[in-house]
Amino acid sequence: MAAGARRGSPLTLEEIYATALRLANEGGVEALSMRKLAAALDVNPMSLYHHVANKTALIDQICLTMGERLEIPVMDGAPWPERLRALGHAYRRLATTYPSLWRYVHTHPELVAAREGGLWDVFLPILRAAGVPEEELLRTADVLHGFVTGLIINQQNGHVGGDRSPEAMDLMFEAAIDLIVAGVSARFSPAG
Amino acid sequence: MAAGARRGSPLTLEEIYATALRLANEGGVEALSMRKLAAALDVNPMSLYHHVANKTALIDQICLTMGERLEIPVMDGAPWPERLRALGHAYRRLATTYPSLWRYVHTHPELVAAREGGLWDVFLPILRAAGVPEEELLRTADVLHGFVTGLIINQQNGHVGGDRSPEAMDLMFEAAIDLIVAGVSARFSPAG
DNA sequence: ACCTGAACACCGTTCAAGT
DNA sequence: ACCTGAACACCGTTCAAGT
Repeated sequence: MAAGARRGSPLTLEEIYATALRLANEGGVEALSMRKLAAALDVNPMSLYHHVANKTALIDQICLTMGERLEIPVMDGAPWPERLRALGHAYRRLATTYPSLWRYVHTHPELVAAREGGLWDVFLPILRAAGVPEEELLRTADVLHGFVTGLIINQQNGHVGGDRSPEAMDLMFEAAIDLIVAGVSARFSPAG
Repeated sequence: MAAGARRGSPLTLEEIYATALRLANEGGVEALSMRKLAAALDVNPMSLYHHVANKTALIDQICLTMGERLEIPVMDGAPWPERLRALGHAYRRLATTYPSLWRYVHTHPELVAAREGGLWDVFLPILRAAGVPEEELLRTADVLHGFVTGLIINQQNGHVGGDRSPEAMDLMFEAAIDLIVAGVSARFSPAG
């Protein structure tokens, strides 16, 4: 083992991030440790520190790459309620694909990874189409983002009074978007 | 030091919980350790295990006692939007009083402490008064609870696009409740 | 350049032993 | 009954030393 106990190739950043993301998703972010990650990579724990500053920097990074995997639907022609609904579902899909990491991002201060890739570029135009005036746009977006985030977190945690079946969760999410659409309509586009 | 290094009185559960709650609130739940708690109580770390099963049981307990400190306003005569608004503010007040612990409760699975003392006993009648039909009552309550929870979490984490001043946060919260009231009205009591 | 072993300062928890 | 010291199996991270 001249150049170390590893199979052959030198450790790469991509390899580290990919494995860390996988481990964090499987066992939970809290259970991810530098030593376990090193073991999974078949490498001395200290080797990691040659590629990554520390554990939090590593977690920041995998949160970022997760955020970039938000798949935003393009529905330029459709009316705003349909576009809003589709965006909500895309958002929820990301959360259910990476439950632990997603929760981590949304419950830790200042993880700017929360700026999910391009989310706002799609979100704000939808709200404009709904008649939200420019001076209330950002605030309304923050409010609705908070609404959906909280609903998903509560669903993930089982903080739910009624039925906890997947079907009930789906119904709940639909009811939530219905309520949001109704609220936005009533407040900002009473005509439509 | 015959009976230990402590001042005099034997360790009590109340003392343990009170100190743990204080430490968790000051330094964050994540930073609370059995050893630090013991140091704050001027006691050997192992003594704690004579009163508490383990760390998670202790945290469960202090979450419970926090939940009981929700101060629900009594406004039986008032119209439902006012009552809903007051309940929202009471809920938010608890969250800002115990930010770290509150976030911990609302981001960890199955911490039934989320059943904040008597919240639902007040919440459900308000929704009934708003015209929510019985078969949608629990689901609607869950949805709105999620909405407010998510908004508070995002505010606490600075996951907010616009201004982050306390005044802006207050405005945001008001806007959120306005939207909720508008949504509930439009969906369930179109007449009122 | 890249990797590593030993070491440091922390954890939660068990257990046998003390008073 | 209540407390404790030593020990175990973990952490993240530093640093001097190896190839």
